[in-house]
Amino acid sequence: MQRRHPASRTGRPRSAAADTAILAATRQALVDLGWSKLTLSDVAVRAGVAKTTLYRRWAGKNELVVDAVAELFDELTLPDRGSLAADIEGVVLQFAAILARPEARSGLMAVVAEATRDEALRERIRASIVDRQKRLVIAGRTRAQERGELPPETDAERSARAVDLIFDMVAGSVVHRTLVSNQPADEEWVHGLTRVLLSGLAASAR
Amino acid sequence: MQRRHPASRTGRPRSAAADTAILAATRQALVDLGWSKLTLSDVAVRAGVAKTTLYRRWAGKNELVVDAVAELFDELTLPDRGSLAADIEGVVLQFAAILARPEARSGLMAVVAEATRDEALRERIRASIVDRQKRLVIAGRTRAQERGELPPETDAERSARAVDLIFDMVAGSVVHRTLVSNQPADEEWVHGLTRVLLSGLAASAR
DNA sequence: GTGCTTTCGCTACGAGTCGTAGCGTAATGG
DNA sequence: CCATTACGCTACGACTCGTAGCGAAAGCAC
Repeated sequence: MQRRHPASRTGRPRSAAADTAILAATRQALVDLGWSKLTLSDVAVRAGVAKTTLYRRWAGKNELVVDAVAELFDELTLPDRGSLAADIEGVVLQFAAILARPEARSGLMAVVAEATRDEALRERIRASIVDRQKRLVIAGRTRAQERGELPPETDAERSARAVDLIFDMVAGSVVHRTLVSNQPADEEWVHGLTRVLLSGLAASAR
Repeated sequence: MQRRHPASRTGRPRSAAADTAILAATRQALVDLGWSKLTLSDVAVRAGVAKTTLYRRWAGKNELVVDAVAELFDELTLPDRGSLAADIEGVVLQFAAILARPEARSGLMAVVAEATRDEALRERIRASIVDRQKRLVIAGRTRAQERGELPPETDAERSARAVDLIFDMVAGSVVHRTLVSNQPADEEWVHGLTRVLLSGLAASAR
């Protein structure tokens, strides 16, 4: 994740257990304290490691929280529910469930906010979270094309733009609903979202 | 905004010029320092007031930044471009222009992040920013109904849900595009968004 | 004008956090 | 057994926080 010596063969190896303990402790600290009151000293105590160990592995609070939050989104999968609409609803509901957890809510937004002034952090977020989950959109489109629900893609660039738009619309709507409007992304709401999105995409494709 | 004595007629009045200077200094500090490195001492120096004056008027960093950012969104207007699609594109482009400014980017997201652990702050954001701009969606719908582009609303509750959904989709998509995906919400992208949104809403209304 | 009230600028303070340096110890590989 | 790297621990100066206390300034009522 942030290996400084990719091929350091000698010396005492870094404890892998410490990594997982630190990331878990970071998430728990986000729940208990929130972003602004989270201190690396506190995380170190929770994880049962020395504070200096944290600074040896991560450059600072931003990088640590990105890694801690990124793990949360790895549990997303694309269920096969038989139709494109049902598949999308399934993914969106999973996404909403993750965003309902406090460690994701405060952590994700805070890191995005910091990233506005930190190009390296932006890149880290894009690589660790955004691009990693865009796979779901691509897989969903491919499956829908196999089913005949969507026409096969002709123009690669045009297709990439569509994937980006869908991703921003889905993720953005859910995030805004849960974090800004502060209302639950429940089944009814998700159903309305997917209906508008799908009929809009179908109509717009013509 | 945060009047403690709504009818205090006696004594020295608070300087209104200080308010505007402080909020402007806060936005500039967001540009120069970002959220996490912004200190109230620094804002006080920039605004040319004493640090204690800041603490007399705002409870803390969160509340101050909410007020400073909320002012940014007051410049949004609903242009009359002749059609619903064109009107929406106009508003979205304005919204994107605001989000392109660094003081809005880092400030807004950071405050949202903090709000996940602070009910009072959530309420303040909802009142100062979200509800205040939802007027644009309502006005746009009313105008479209007068034009005959949308059917007149029959069910009030159903209509409110539609407004909420539209607002989350528009604001969320633009925010996600600019802040998370980190790509410009330019005319081409906004055009694609409104096309999907409008045809989706039209199809979904039936 | 004379008071009364509230805000203002300034200074100082204890408490808490930051990130780093130094040192002895632990765990690997050659 | 030896070189090398990671680890836990302690201590440190620098910085920020939010508050308290003070005299001066700016209004209103009379």
